[in-house]
Amino acid sequence: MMNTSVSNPIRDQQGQTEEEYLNAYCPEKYPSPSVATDMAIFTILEQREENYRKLSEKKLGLLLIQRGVHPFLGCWALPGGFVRPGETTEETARRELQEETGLGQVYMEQLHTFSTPDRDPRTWVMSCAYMALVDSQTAALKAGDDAANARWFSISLHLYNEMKDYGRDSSTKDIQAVIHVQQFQLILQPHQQSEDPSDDVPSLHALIEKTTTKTKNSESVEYIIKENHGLAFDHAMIIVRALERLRGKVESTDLAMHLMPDQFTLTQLQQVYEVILGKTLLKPAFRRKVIPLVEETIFSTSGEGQGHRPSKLYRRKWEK
Amino acid sequence: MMNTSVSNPIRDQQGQTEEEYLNAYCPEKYPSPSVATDMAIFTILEQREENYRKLSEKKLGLLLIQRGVHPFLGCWALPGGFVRPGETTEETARRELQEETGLGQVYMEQLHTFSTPDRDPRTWVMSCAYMALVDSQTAALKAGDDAANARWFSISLHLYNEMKDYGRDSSTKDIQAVIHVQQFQLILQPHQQSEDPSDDVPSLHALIEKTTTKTKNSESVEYIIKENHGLAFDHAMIIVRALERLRGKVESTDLAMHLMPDQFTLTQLQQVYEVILGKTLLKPAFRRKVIPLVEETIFSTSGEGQGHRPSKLYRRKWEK
DNA sequence: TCAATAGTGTCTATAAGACAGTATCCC
DNA sequence: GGGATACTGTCTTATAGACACTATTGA
Repeated sequence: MMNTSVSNPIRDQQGQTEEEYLNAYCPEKYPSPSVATDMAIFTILEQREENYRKLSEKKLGLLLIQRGVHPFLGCWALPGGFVRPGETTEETARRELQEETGLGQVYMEQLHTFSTPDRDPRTWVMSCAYMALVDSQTAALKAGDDAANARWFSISLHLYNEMKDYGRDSSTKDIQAVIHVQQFQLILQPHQQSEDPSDDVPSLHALIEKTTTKTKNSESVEYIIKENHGLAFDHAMIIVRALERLRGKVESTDLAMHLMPDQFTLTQLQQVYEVILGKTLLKPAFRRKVIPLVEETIFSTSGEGQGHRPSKLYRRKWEK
Repeated sequence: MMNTSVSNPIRDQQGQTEEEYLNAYCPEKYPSPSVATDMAIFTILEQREENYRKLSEKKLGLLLIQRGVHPFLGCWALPGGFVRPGETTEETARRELQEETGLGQVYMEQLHTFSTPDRDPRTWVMSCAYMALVDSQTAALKAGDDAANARWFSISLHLYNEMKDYGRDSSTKDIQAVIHVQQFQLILQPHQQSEDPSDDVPSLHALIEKTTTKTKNSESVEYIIKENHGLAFDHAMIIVRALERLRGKVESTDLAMHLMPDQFTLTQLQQVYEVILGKTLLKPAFRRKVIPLVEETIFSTSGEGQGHRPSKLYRRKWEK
């Protein structure tokens, strides 16, 4: 990659050249952590609508896998696995994605590395977390594929409680710090993928507290899991951070395109934005904003069982 | 933290409870990487101006340390070190920051984890990189402190070459992918901290190629170091990513406040924005934008050797 | 016809860009 | 006075918000 410093002729205090040093180098066995990757894989789930006129309701979906081994046996976890020698964390993530879901070409980005020493009860394990976006068509195909215990969950995250505190200097009464505490309720509900209603997967939920502390010189954000029902490890925290990242990027980039099938209507695209951001958007403003990102096709939603005006189909535009 | 799954009574296929499993658990000695943190520590450097009327020119500064040992002996590197057992990567970063610069309370955020297996010629080392911002006053104090070979460098990053390519389907001529290649020239010049002009630290420079590939389903960004003069490891890449993050956040958050002393003029604040973004801003627009973030003090730049109208001093505002 | 979605037009309010003008200081 | 920065006013342009209106479909 960048070993442009090939055979540095300079000698160190022991009189060794770089080459001699490296040949003599014996990986000092300081204890080192295991490193894993965990993936937050999002997609858009559709909920069948009984009213033939209405559009199907959409939900933001997250893929979880039920653990069959200790620790957290029976709990649901993000797909993931250990990084192997010779691999980058990104390669690990892609390998796991492929193994768990059969998907290859999807949007992926590194999220954050979690390193609290006791986050895994077995031993010292860091997790380099990734986020991936899967388009709803592909996701539907691969949903119930192999992994008997891999399931899509619909995800919702609501502000549950909020507190703001100003730390003031005792004498001058000047504000020295701002402490902002937000509690978020995370709810994950199993997605109805079969017609079989005797599905016994329960909902998962967690309460995560996010504390933002700002002082004159520093600023820190801390996440704590206050309650956790059914999620393994610190995955509730990873999920919250993934969702925050997703929301932030959807507003400022064209990231949401990766969640769309090849062709889609502008209303579908708007639903995707709405379901991620958790709020409704105004139609004219939304269209103005996304029109530069898409191009019209010659197709429309052909009228089978629609009960309303057909909609033009668009696809992603490349030249901008 | 989150071990709310305390003594899970469920037994696995070996009939073990979680407690039994953990007691029997022997950290499988799969090979695992060493994990280090590297820090991009930014500050604002002032260049003395000979014209008594003019304001001092500002530069964006980055702290580098000259390596005294192999590998990359003599090259300049980001401050950093190995994560120790019981530490989070953030704690490692703070510890290193403290050791190298004596600074404690500064803004810090995790950047990215670099995991290319051969990025360290010694052995398998991942680096969890952090970015830190240090206000210019404090930085000035601590500049030449201990580490004989720690130096502030002024940093500049310019687009050197750019290429855009559309991958088209051979039959339909539809665009299938967009490949965007940008080459950036990174130049680091040692900051004049002593009056002694016989300083023999040379400039460092590197050429980094950033390739963004967008296809229908995926999107990836890859950085490659094409040329590298004087920087250790893959640190040129880390620096470029840190600067990109800094620029992105300066535009959308109040991050730049961490680079300011307690009291500052709006022109100084504007200079900081300009020096980070690498472009000039219009004064009225800038003031409109930052006025909500600051509050006036009763002070002004008192007139010693100014040659122009004094300026009001502001400080950071907390209530928004 | 009706209930639903599709799509457009337009008015307003706010924010961004651009530039000109006045104010104040110290040598 | 002159050369520099400090600060404000205002015109124009672009963008976001809000709402109303018309169009089209299948049952």
